[in-house]
Amino acid sequence: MTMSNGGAGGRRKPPTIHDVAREAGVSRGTVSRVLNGGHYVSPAAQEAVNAAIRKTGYVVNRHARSLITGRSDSIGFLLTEPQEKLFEDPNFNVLLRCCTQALAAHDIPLLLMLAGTEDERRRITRYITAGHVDGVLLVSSHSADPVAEELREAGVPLVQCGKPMGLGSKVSYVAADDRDGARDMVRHLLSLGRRRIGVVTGPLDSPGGVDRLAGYKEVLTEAGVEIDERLIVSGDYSRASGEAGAERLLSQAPDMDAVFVASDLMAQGALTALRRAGRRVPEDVSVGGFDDSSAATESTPALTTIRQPYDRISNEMVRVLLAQIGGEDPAAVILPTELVRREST
Amino acid sequence: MTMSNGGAGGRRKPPTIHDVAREAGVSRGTVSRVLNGGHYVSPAAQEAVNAAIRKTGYVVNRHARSLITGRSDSIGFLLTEPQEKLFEDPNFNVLLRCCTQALAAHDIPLLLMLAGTEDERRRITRYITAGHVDGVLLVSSHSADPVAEELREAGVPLVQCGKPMGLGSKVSYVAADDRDGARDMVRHLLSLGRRRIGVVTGPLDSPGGVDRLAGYKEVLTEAGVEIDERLIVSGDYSRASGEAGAERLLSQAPDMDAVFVASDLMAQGALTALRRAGRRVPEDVSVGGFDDSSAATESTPALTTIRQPYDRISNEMVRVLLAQIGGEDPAAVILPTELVRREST
DNA sequence: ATGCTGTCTGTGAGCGTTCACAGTAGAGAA
DNA sequence: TTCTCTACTGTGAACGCTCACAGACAGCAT
Repeated sequence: MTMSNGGAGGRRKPPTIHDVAREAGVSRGTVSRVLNGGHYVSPAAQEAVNAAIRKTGYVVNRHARSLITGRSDSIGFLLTEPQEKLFEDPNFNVLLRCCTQALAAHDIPLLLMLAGTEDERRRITRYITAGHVDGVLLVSSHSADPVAEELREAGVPLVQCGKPMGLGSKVSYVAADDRDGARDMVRHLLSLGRRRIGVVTGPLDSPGGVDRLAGYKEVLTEAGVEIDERLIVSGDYSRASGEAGAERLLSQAPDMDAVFVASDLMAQGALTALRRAGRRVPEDVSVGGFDDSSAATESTPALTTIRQPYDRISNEMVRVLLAQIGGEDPAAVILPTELVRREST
Repeated sequence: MTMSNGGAGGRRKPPTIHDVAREAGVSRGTVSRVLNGGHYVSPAAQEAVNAAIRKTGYVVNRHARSLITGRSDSIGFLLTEPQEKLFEDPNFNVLLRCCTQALAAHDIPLLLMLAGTEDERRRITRYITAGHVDGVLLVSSHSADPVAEELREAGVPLVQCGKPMGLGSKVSYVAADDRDGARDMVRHLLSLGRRRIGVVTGPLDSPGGVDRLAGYKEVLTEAGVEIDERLIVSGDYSRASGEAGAERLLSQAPDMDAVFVASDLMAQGALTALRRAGRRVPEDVSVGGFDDSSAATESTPALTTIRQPYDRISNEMVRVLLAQIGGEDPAAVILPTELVRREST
């Protein structure tokens, strides 16, 4: 009994608010009011309009709406990483999925934007500042991203994933508690009786990398374990850098009995290096990761790691962004992490 | 009330076509003509308009344009897989990245749509048929997807990734040559002297799964090797099903000396099962994968596999979709694969 | 002169919505 | 009665663009 939306082939012209109004016996204005919250509309009209919408199969024309409201009712998901990252890092994928779903709950479409090259970056910045999206979810492990600054100056609502460098107060961000997560992991390694604990850090020009290292040092100091610079090397979150990092640690400090690797992907690389060096995990060396990405369960042995709550992070990012679009001030949200014990420790 | 334009920064009202026209000393119509290809515009006007555009920083308002053209100049990337797939399968990520870039080259934004649940599916179908995107790139390993059929009936331009089941002539698709790829791999295994070659197939309700199995059988028959049903088990492209499949093969045919696994992800699982069973790869059992996804290089040993040219696939999908939006008939494109030799054979 | 091309340009209309405003009806107060 | 207040409804603008159309002007033939 519902509308049979035309036969095969050819797209029929969709019904407008006018058709709905005629069908319901009311004016355009009333239909519009029903569509936008239904305040100051009589129950009878409300009912008639809803029935007419169902009958005609009406769906609002977002372009017409946007033209007058100035909003686009869509938001951009911007990745400023070089593109290989997207391939390699499972975290991005989870984040993307969760953000898409969080936005879908608000009926807001997500536009995927990849700014790998300088050209793309310009094109996208231009697109965004032209007002084609209402706000931007920004993912970039390079902190102090020039794009962030540029968008902020243009007055574009923006939420960053992960703590940004420098003038943090003016830009919104959502991040996991890196320092606390690192503390948990190192405490866990200590509790296993390990004392020669190495670390492969993240990039030290990013707050995330710095904080995880800080947590590591803090706990060791508290426990009265001497901090040995030969046990500290830095990576860039990539698998390859984890492998190289572990190799370096093994040569600098052959007596290492545990290693905290600041991302699961790097930890996978570290496992490879350790295996090649003939160290058994976890018997000879305990390995702790960070993220709880799919890499953690895929590797053998499965990684003990620090879980970043990506679902909550995504939801918060969307919540903060929408609030900011609604006129609220930028906000920072830090979410707790959780130790997940598996086979590698 | 909330007219105060978002707290701090403040977004300036962007210039319109009118401003450009005034600046250039021409009419709106002329500016519009320059914007849309520049036919029937004098070189002098052309120049003046372009200068005015640069000077004012004008960017076209897509909503206003869409309102009148009826096009949205955006396309949807629709994933109808259950969501875990997105996590696990690196192919999706590559495809998504490549499609985004291919569209960016045409200055067309990509809307990411995830239809995991029935509710989401309905919401998205409604959104699409309302004309909010001009066309859809569909990824679904379940062939005969009801969404595809629904969109096709609504007259929405659609290109599927991978060969669809059944009424294939009316829907566009782009796929790698599954059968030929499988043939190459099995020939390769035969050339290594293997004769007891097992296979873990993809889902056999999908053409991709069927074709890869067909290629396997074809080459064995040609080579005069008897086809043994105990050497054939089926999976669903997931890592877990690869592991289970390899286990089943080992118990049904312990003399197996090679296995063709219809996806790299499953091959990873198979490697795990083989290692657990004490078989050395490639010494005891050669393992061949399919896809050349990141899983192939990440596993140890690195997988010999059949490369699917995802960059070309993406480009073709976009090309065919845009052609279809432009009024051309649906088209099917099959692209050649390539054998990539690594450590597992 | 007149007509006919072809190239180029300006103008009004209108796409489908929302928004501001004006208007109506009924209830209650003076 | 009359006035005010509240709840609701209808109407004419816009929003920024493209499209169809008409007009202008040059070149070249009649």
